Amino acid sequence: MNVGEVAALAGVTVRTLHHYDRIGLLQPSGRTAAGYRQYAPADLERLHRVLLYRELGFPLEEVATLLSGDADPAEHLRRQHRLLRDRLERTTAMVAAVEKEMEARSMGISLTPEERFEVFGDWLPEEYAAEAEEKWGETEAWAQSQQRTRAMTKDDWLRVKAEGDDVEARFAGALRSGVAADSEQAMDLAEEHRQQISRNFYDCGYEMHAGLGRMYLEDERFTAYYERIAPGLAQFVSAAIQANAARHGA
Amino acid sequence: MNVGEVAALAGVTVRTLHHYDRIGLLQPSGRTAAGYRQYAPADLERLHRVLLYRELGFPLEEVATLLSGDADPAEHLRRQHRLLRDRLERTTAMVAAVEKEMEARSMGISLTPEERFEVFGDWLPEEYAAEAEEKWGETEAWAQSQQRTRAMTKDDWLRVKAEGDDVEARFAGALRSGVAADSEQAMDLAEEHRQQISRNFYDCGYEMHAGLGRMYLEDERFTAYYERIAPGLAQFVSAAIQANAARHGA
DNA sequence: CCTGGGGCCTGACGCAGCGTCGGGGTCAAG
DNA sequence: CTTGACCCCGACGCTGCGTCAGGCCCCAGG
Repeated sequence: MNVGEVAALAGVTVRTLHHYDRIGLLQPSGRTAAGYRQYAPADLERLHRVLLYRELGFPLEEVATLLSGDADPAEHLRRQHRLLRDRLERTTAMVAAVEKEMEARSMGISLTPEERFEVFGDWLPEEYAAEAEEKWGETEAWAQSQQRTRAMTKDDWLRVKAEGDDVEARFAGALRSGVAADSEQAMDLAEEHRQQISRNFYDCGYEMHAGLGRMYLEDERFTAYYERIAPGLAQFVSAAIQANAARHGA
Repeated sequence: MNVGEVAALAGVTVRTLHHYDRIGLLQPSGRTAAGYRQYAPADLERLHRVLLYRELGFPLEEVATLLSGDADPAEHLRRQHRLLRDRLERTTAMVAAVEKEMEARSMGISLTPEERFEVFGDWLPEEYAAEAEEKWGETEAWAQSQQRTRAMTKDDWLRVKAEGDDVEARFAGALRSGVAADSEQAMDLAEEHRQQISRNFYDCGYEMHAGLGRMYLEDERFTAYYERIAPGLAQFVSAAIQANAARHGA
């Protein structure tokens, strides 16, 4: 098949296919003598995946890496299925939010800004969610986390968030008061942190917790998160987690 | 509230707010003496709408016109609700498509490219759908059309599409054979076209049909659609529709 | 009082993902 | 052999921000 046909079939423009060719995302497996692009069935299959991932909001570069992985087709289908269901959920939540506001209006109540932005705020932007999905999607922990948070009501969620804030605040307090990161007090906080995660999200053993702690320093977004609470907090929390893991023999 | 707070609340960056200010999409209702942006509650409300429409895929410029309309808040909520439900449907369809493919795989069957791209192909790009929504969303005809197409199975849809293709092909044939646009034959085709619409989408009277015919010439996308089938077809169909409407006294 | 670090300001440039010409070959039907 | 549809490639344009850079503002702590 040549570009025009493929474009019509897939519902994209010829220019788009040219673009995908140029950036190497989808190169036709052949060319005619005259230089016409020739797309084979396998190319169509790839295009199909590209379009699905694109629709889900992945930047093209990531789509490329997603496809470059040696993953088999079934693997892609499973992933796409997960991502689509996440999106479904998210959209459902937005519908619910709008309905809530409609109801509030009809009853003459008006929501606070916080309530209104709820659905935007406490939601990881789709890209980040996708990245997390990509990184952890296959793990047991992720599945557990998805399942549990799905079941949470808003109140649950607020409670969980409050719990988290509390421990973070106490970590910050410890840091400020000059306690060492490998002190008993700090380690106890780390332990509490670990148990919180286990209770609210997924079974988090010492080793896993230690890995998480490392990530707090390696992923600058986590670092930034803690640094905003108090300077040096990322280091402190991470160190406390390592110490706690060590004392429990991990 | 100042930018940083608003940004944190709404889950966007400060830069985004600057941008919206610059392009006039969302200008803070005040500034401090030092030039700091000050956002009032009403600004937050507007931002909320902006973000929802943006999420739904509208370009910012259209978001601006959507918001510039004197429409009351309830009106926005209804519209957002409709758009979100459309998206929900679309996502559901995609989930179904992926599930279908998973099943096919597990049974060792493989789908044709057409089947695979179905969900992309016969779907008006979200932007266009949104535009149509914008233009016709309040009309009875649109509501009917939405309702009926929603209820259609895939086979229904293919049948409807085949019907349409058939009439179009016969229009093209008539044009090719030199029949006049106001001839009986052409008018009969137009009548068939009208009845098809009435049967499959919405009650389409002569006047409405005439309006539709005019749009075939005014909206270049419709023009392009017919011109692709046969050069001059847009004119021909439009004229035949006018003639048919006239003979029925519209 | 003054000083430092965070937040705010305004340009200005960069980048993804195409849309949209423009100039020029190619292919099949008549 | 022509004509109209289709293909090629290159280049510029546009949206919606991200990301510095240079400089002012604000207030808490010394």
